[in-house]
Amino acid sequence: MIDRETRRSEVEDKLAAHVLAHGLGRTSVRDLAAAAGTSDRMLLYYFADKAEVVSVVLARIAADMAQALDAALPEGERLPPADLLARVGVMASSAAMRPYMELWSEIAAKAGREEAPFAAIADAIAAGFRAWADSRLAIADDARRSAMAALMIVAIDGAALLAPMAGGTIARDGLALLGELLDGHCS
Amino acid sequence: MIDRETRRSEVEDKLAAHVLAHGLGRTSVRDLAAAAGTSDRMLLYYFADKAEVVSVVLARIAADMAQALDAALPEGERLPPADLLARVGVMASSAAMRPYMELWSEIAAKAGREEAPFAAIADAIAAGFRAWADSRLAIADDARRSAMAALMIVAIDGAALLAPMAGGTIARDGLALLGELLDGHCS
DNA sequence: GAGTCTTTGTAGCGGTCGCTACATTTCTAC
DNA sequence: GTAGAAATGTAGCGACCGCTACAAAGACTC
Repeated sequence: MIDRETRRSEVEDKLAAHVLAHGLGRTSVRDLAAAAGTSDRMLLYYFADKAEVVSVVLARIAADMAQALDAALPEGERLPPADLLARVGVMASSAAMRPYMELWSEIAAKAGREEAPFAAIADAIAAGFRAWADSRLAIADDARRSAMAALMIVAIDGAALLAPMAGGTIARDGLALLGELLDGHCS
Repeated sequence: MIDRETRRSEVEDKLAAHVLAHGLGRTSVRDLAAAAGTSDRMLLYYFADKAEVVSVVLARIAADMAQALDAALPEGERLPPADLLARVGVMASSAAMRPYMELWSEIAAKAGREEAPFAAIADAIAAGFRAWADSRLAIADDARRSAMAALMIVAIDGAALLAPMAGGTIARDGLALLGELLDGHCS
């Protein structure tokens, strides 16, 4: 017999894939259950209520995203700002990461309206992003590195938000110019 | 007797205020009708259906936002990049404009999921933003000015998206550093 | 004032929502 | 084998959703 935790974990995988593919707009309990290959009755047997389902799934997705970041640039390796921006910019616009960035935009937008549990989740993810960028930047001065990490996140998130508009030209042009600025001797 | 167009315009004002205050999450026909001081029955008498209500209200809000931008920096006046970023950054984080930026984040996030009619609306707003920035930047070279406008929009939108997180420190720090970079001789 | 058109209230349709009561089946422990 | 626990199906609750049929009330025309 299959362990309940194992079953629940498998369900989480399918739920994460569904949420990444379809966003937060199609997350009725019945939708999620169908995506997980089970019934709404069973989904609410595995989880206490819909809020727990969503929280758990988003936490798993956030962990996946953090893992992808680490894979793209392993811990210990540090890059100058322009190089890091280029690396992360390319990655964030890749087909593999686009669903993550779109979902992140949705979560962040909902956090602005203080819809539980999105505010807390968004806070954690944003802090993780900044800490990651801080740990990958080859800048000696702590304050400068922290500020640069913030700028990286602002630029990448802005570009992600604007990626669907105008064929992505605003996002691309903006990031490209920022890369130039960072590449100059003023960075 | 009150003209139907007049009545409908008054309703639109109240609807715009409600959407700005509560976002796109509380936009059931009954919610909107209550906010407008009428009944759902009447709301769907003034408008064909809910989609038309939302489109009209968002169009009005977008027009208001464009007007606010023009008021902040009248047409004909041009600023160097660092000054424009500072001006717009302060404005976007002001109490008066925060509802607009939060709503814009919501619309942009929904546009990423291609939810009609948000994709078209977001496209128009984003293009308007970029054109506005382009027309207010004191940069001679056309390509450079266009790219700088894109960077302005990317940065401001990224900061707006991140404003609710971590007390707004990421947004503030990121914009501050970008301002420094633009203020340098590399801009 | 009769007839007509516009405006508004009442009531409800068919649908989805999150969630649950209840019964049934399937497994486990002794 | 049997008692109990765990897992799962069936059915539906009450709330909300967008929307509409129907009729009453008001306003305008002649």
